[in-house]
Amino acid sequence: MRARMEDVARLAGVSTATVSRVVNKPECVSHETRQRVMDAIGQLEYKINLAARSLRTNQTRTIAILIPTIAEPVINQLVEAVEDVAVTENYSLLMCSTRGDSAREQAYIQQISQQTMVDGVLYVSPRSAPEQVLELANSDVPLVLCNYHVEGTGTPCILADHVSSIYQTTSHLLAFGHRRIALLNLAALHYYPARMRREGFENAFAAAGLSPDPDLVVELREPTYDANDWRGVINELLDHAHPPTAIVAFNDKVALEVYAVCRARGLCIPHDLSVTGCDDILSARYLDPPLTTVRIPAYELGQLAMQTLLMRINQTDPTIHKTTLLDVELVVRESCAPPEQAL
Amino acid sequence: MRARMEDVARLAGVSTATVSRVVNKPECVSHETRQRVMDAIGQLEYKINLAARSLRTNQTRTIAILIPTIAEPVINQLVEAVEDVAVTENYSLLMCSTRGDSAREQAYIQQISQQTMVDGVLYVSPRSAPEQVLELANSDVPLVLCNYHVEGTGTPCILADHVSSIYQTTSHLLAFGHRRIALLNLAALHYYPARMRREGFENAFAAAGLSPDPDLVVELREPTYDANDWRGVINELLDHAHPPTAIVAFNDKVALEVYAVCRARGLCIPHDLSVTGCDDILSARYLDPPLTTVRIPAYELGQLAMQTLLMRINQTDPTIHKTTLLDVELVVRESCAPPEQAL
DNA sequence: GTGTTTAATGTAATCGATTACACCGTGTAT
DNA sequence: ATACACGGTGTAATCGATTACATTAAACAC
Repeated sequence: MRARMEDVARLAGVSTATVSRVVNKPECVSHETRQRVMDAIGQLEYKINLAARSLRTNQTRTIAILIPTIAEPVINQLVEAVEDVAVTENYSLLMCSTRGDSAREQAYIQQISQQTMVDGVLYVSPRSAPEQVLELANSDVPLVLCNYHVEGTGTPCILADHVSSIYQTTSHLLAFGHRRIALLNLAALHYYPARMRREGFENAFAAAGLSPDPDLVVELREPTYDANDWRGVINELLDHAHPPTAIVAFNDKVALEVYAVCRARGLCIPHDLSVTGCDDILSARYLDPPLTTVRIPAYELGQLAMQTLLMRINQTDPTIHKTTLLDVELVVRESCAPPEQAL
Repeated sequence: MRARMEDVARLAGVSTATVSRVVNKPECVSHETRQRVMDAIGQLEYKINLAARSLRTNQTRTIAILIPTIAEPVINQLVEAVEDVAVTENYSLLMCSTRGDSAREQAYIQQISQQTMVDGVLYVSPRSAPEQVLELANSDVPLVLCNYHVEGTGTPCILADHVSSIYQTTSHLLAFGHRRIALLNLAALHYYPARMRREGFENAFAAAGLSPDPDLVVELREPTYDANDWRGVINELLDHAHPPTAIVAFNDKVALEVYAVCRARGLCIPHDLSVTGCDDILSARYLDPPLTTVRIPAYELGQLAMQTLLMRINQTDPTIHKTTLLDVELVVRESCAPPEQAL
């Protein structure tokens, strides 16, 4: 029923080759012929069949972005950047978000690596086990990793400097004179940035010639994304016989919960407790007091990742195997102050 | 280089038809043959070519979701719902976000309607002119609209009750005794929910036998999404000779700015000024005081929209032309109080 | 034994574009 | 006048699956 290229060709009195050329490289067709073909296309409401084209050209002009969720501000900025680049390069974006469901993550990986579906994959913040990430890396689909690092395979990794982020917030608190600083590192332990953040925390202490109290480093064997659980953990921390004077939250969402708990307990930030976050989400600046946190260059991360992926796909530059680390920036607001001696 | 179905067939000693059946309806193939074929598939690392399949079957098993941005909590919940349904139904999701760029919105519409690319489209919160929406509605791609309403075309529309949302917040304030209530309706005027929200505002007054002061209804001819502009508008409103005692913000983001302005001016919410929002974004409950707002059933909206679209695609039910309106729910927190007589 | 049903498999046409190669006519160089 | 280049166009093979229809063998009824 739908018009095919052949129908257009017949109506315009040319061959399908010419119609194809009008669509793909109009400059190779004489002006008048082009006009006739365009008219025919309009008249027949011709739609090009991308499946047929893909079959012939062996490229889909589609890339998949595999992410844990789109509900995180950092991630959706990153996705926006990726899409911006994709649009200018005439690529489409297939959304694959796993929502913390590792079976689904696995299913997406299978699908991508066992079907000719996309020209490349951007794998952001893998939550699944390293073997699964490797499965994708070893398939023949061009891959770029974001927020994750693997050695050995030639897979490019684009990372924000997660060590530095927590290093900076921790140093900021140390500079205020805090010594009993807690780290709330509530993500999965095998999650790459979680390890990096812990490293940043310890490095900051080491740089000051100190070391953190292990009692105050909270890491969950079984990670949870339920705010109620988080609140439980925070309350426990503050019930400690010798409670912290400052809390380094591993991201702003957790910091939000710290604020909520403090309000409930009648604690005043930063007077009774200093708090830092990470990510600089929208609400960070609207909190009372505004939250000191770290800006992640999410947009730049996405841009760079997508550009790198395109280079891999087009094999423009075979030297792009290296890891890229992007700087993060401490955003000082009003949630930190010197420790209260009284406490 | 890559193995084709024919290669698998040869290795397994069967015809391509059988291989295809193993892939698509394994139950129609005898146990032993199936095993042989599966082994061959594994051995050759055979990947099915989706383009070839699509060409033959005339379906892509992909749907496009056209949205203004993914950075809005309501929208990303909706997208998540859509993806959840898509995954269970074996569809892929093509992300088309326009980021307020109407040229890009137009380009996406063109692309979708002039190429055989997707089996259907979910068009969420169109920002573009009605004619452009109609262009898509009149193309032969199955379409479902979200957060928008058109008459006449057989296009299903799935909507949250935007009239009711602002009706409820306004009534809530009226019940507290407020009379000088401002409406901050800062979206584009041709944007459907904007019209509905204004209607809700006026209906609430009418139901109380009152009418709003037109001076206090702020609508922008040229909409802006810049928080600084918003702050200017809010300040202007509070500088009014006879300022409002309450502000109905058209969404929580604007309410956030109202909070910021109040803090800057030393006004205390809700003592000096009552505020309501809309959307119930994450930070609403973390504000001080927690914001009274309206919960939009974003997840349900997305689910229903996707289900409806699938029914259209499969033509399961030709009676799904009707508009569906989903209820919204007032979430009372602590940002409203009776008006101060002193002000 | 004959006819009929059923399960399992094979044959081959088909989906709709792309593109290497061939071809033609005109203009330009020698 | 001959050769050559070049822009514009056509011919036809090809990409890799799906599936209607045909075929075969086995099972079963009578």
